[in-house]
Amino acid sequence: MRKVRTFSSDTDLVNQRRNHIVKIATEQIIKRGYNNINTRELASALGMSTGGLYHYIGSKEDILYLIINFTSDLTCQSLSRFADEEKGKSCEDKLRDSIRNYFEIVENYRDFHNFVNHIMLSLPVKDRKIVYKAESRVIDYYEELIADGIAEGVFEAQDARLAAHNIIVMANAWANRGWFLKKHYTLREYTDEQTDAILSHLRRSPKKNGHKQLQPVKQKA
Amino acid sequence: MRKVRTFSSDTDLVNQRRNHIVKIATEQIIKRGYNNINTRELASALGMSTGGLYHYIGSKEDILYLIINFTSDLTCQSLSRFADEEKGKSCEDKLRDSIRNYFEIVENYRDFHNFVNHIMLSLPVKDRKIVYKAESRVIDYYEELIADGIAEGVFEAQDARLAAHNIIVMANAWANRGWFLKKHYTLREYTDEQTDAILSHLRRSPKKNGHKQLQPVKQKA
DNA sequence: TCTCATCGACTGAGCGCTCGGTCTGTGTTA
DNA sequence: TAACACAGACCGAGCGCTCAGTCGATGAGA
Repeated sequence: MRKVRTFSSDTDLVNQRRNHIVKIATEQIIKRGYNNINTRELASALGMSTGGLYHYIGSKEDILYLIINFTSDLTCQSLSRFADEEKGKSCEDKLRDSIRNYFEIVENYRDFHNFVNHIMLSLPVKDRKIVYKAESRVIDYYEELIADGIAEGVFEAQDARLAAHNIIVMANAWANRGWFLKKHYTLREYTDEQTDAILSHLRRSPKKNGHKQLQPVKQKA
Repeated sequence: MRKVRTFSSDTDLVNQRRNHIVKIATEQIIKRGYNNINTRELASALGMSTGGLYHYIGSKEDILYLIINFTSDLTCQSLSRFADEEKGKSCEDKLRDSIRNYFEIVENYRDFHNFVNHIMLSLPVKDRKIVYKAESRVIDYYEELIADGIAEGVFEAQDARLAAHNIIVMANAWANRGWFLKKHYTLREYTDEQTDAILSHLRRSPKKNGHKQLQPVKQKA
């Protein structure tokens, strides 16, 4: 991960300042775009001068990396939290609860999720892997959970990876497509509807019966 | 829609040049980012000088609008094509075929879809509405199709809007998340799997039965 | 000859970042 | 105790560079 320069040797102060930079810069960048806000404006939004800002970072671009690091940490915390809360629950309840948790995290940290999705093209390709890696861990978590459900006979046999990926996509849609979704749904409504969609597919996948038998399946219902 | 300046009165030539600009600029901007490529590099990629480029556009930003316009036109053509092909088909077949068609369009014009999704934050808010509007039309199309299926009793009663929106989200995921999806799936596989997921939910939505009755439903299956 | 398409050197505005300077707090010495 | 030196946090004007866009020159075609 990229090393960000600071002139301060006070680690606590550096962390404190940088957390503040991450928070405010994310808001501003999401609102206006990374390239539509200059360092003077950023510094002003932070309540500092540019010199003060450069006491803690080495370049404007460093801010992007601070934010990405913060978001990756969030992802790790999410996974730890899911693992802590899943003990003693059925596969389906685990899945339902962790979907709700993840959607809430996406809502609470919407700016960071939006940020990462949109800033990706500004990064060198090798640095995009940091982001990919963090997100792949979430996909892996859900894939394993779904695969366990399939092994236990709770879910129908199907492509667990794609089902897991769809959960991430739906969560990101909430963060990215507020222009449409928030006109029509609350987070709770959206979460419930999407959880239902995911579970209805997991419980009874028509793929098992092949496409040509779709009509017979319907008659048996 | 934004008026783009040209010094030429030869409409055919302007269109020809601009289509070329749209095509090449989209590739370059997607590959490198709008703000990471300057007008000289763009002109060079186009096989022109900057002066030649500015004969057909008024500003670098105009290129964004040309591309957005092109993408909106694509969307209109997609909808016309769906409408032409749906005559005499059942709701389910219409839905299945139009999903496949839309996914193929997203694949064929992946650069434009990526472009619009990522460039949104560079636009003034009022101009984002152009993009929102084009995409809302696709959502409306699917919502109406699903609502017809519900009215005919082919699909279970549910939120047609969200189901329609999910189709768009899944198609965009193919365009935007190739880093993950293309490692595991061909377009055909992805289309079939997602169509199954969508249809399994439409045919049998557990929401109608409420969450508390999930187990009894399963036993009846 | 005139018109139009194209070129590329040039312009000036704006950018990220630096660096000389100020201010404040702390420690040392007389 | 007071004065001074020092370190570190912070400031903001200015620098060098890059950028988008211009404009006079040139060549081609009618």
